[in-house]
Amino acid sequence: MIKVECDGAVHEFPAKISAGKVIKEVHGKKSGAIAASVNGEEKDLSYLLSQNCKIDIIKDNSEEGLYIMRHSCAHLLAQAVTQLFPDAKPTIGPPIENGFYYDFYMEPINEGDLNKIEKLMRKIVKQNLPIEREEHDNETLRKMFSNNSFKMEIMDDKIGQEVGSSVYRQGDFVDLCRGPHVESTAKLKWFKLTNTSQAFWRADSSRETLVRIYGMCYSSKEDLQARETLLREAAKRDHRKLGKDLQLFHIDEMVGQGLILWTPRGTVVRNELQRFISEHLNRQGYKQVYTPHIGKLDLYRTSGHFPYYQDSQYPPIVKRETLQRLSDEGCSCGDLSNLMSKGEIDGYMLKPMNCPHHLRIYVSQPRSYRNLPLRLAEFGTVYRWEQSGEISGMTRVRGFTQDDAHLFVTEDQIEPELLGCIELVKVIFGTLRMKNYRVRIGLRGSDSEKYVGNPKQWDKAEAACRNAAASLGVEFSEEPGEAAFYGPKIDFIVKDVLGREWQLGTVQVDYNLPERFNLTYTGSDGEKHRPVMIHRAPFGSMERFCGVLIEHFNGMFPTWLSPTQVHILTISEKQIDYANQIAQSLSEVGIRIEMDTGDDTIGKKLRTHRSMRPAYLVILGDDEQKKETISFMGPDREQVNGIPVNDFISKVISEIKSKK
RNA sequence: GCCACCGUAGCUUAGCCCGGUUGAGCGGCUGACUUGUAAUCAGCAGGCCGAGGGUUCAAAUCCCUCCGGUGGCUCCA
Repeated sequence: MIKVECDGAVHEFPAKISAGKVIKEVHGKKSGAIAASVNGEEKDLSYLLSQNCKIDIIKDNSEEGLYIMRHSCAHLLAQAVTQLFPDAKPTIGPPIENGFYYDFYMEPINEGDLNKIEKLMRKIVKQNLPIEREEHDNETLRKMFSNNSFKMEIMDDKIGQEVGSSVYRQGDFVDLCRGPHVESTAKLKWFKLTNTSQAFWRADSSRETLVRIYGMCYSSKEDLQARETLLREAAKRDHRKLGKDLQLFHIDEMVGQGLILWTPRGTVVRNELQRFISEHLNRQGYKQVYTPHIGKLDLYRTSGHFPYYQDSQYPPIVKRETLQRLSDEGCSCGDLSNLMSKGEIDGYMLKPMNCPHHLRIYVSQPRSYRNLPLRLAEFGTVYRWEQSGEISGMTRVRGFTQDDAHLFVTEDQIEPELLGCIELVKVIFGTLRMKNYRVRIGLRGSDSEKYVGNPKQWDKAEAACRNAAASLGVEFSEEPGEAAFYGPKIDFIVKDVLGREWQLGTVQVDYNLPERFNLTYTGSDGEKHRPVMIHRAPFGSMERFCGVLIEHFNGMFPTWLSPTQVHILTISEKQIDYANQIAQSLSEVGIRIEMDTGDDTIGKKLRTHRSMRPAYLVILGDDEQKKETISFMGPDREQVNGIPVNDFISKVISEIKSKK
């Protein structure tokens, strides 16, 4: 007999009883157990207990339980795939948030195949195949998987780490796996294959390309349906769809991939955001500057951006004379391309960053410690050659405007200036009601050669980042290896409704560029000193930020940001004069309006104008005209009748001022 | 850049498998109606079916290349 503690009570059982049986005895058949935690270790329900222990149930709807179920679902997928495509070699198939994936070495498949696979998976579920664990020594395992080089590679890596390894068998499918798994294929019901894609073995693009199949999996029909509903809702608030419907921006194939055309309504939103941040810049002592969109290659050679990052830059603009001279010298296209990639050619480049221009503003005058910190700010547009497959809507683009600034500071000023930067980000996120974000401090990794600057400076700067974040009371994570090569950074990462993360604001310390551009200031000691530079962009880019913002507000912007704040609708043509009069009163005080005095019914007008999601809809009929009032629907779309125009105006104005 | 899928009017889409001069709804314009809360009625205009090439007597439809988009992978100073 052994003593088993389960659910706070100690029970006695004969030895070699399975974990599942114990749970069944203690909790009954409907325990919802999918696996067991034995002395804190996750085990199959079939795991045999040989000595005294403590058991906890792992329920099918718990986080651990879902992961186990999803992992089993990945095996189910692999079983179906290998049955349909005998040449397919399973590689790895982990559980992930909401589901699982499995990577196979096989010929590419299409959507039709996906349906076939899913059908077969459901058939296997009906067969109720037991999923059984087997333990083997390394030699046996190697024999079992000798025809799968990927599994062999996994085993090679694990040699010495694990004594003996396990496989899981269901029907005639066997997979190398540490488990645990659900008891039988019948436990897997609420899943759905979602998409396929290509992946690389070990995420290395020089290795084998694999076919990845994604699926989602839940413990109940309701959860699966809820996820499907969420995905549908998210599709509705997708900024690419809303951007089109609400006429905020346009991407035109004739202009180019990843290049945003801000249409009038979108431009209003962007201008309001820029005005908002400009106010704070002035308050914090920034100086605004303008710099051109291009610069000589020499500028970027000095900064180090060229030729090092040329793969992600638009190619240089080469001067006509240079081309002519090279041609006269007998230079071929191949030679030219070679010269370009080595950077041995003169020309201009679209700027990939604003900092080089700002650095040249710094050196345009002698600087003393009395001038520092010098804070140069610019809504600067930069161009980067993102990979074509990466470009998407407003969030991944090839031309974007950073709300950029560079702070030139002394070593001692790093921390207070970082604080100011984070403060700004906090104000912005607070004003825009973005609560779902995290702060990441990127620190040096272990490969010290990658980083410039001396270790003492780094220590100091890293401490400054930590202190700045901490003193603002924001929660943050420290992630070694996430620093830029030139200094530590603080990133602000926003999570959207689908759980996708977007890096928006960023604050970075830089020791590299002041060195490269030989920046100096005269200290109180009369000696030359090297300033430190801080890059910061609280929005990140206007494009990405607006894209995220559109989805965040579901297109229903707060009044101050609303492209058109008040839409005025008349009941009939009798109110046209009155409507004009109201429109003028609103426009005079700077409220953005749109009027509809057309001959549609009021029902139709409301339908049309609601779809544009203005903050306010004003309705004018005979009643309102007679009493010199208006009726309106606010953001909540509750109607309020008979309000004097001036009362309405003060309400809207105060809302705009307070940015509510 | 890579893999899979997609591209028909401003928008949403039928037709594509199985080749035989694109059909609709919304929107636009014109007219009638003058309206009190999520689509008033009628008429008209709008498409070399993403571009180029090929197969064919004949291509939106089949094949190839390119461009653009979507989902992932890889990348993101």
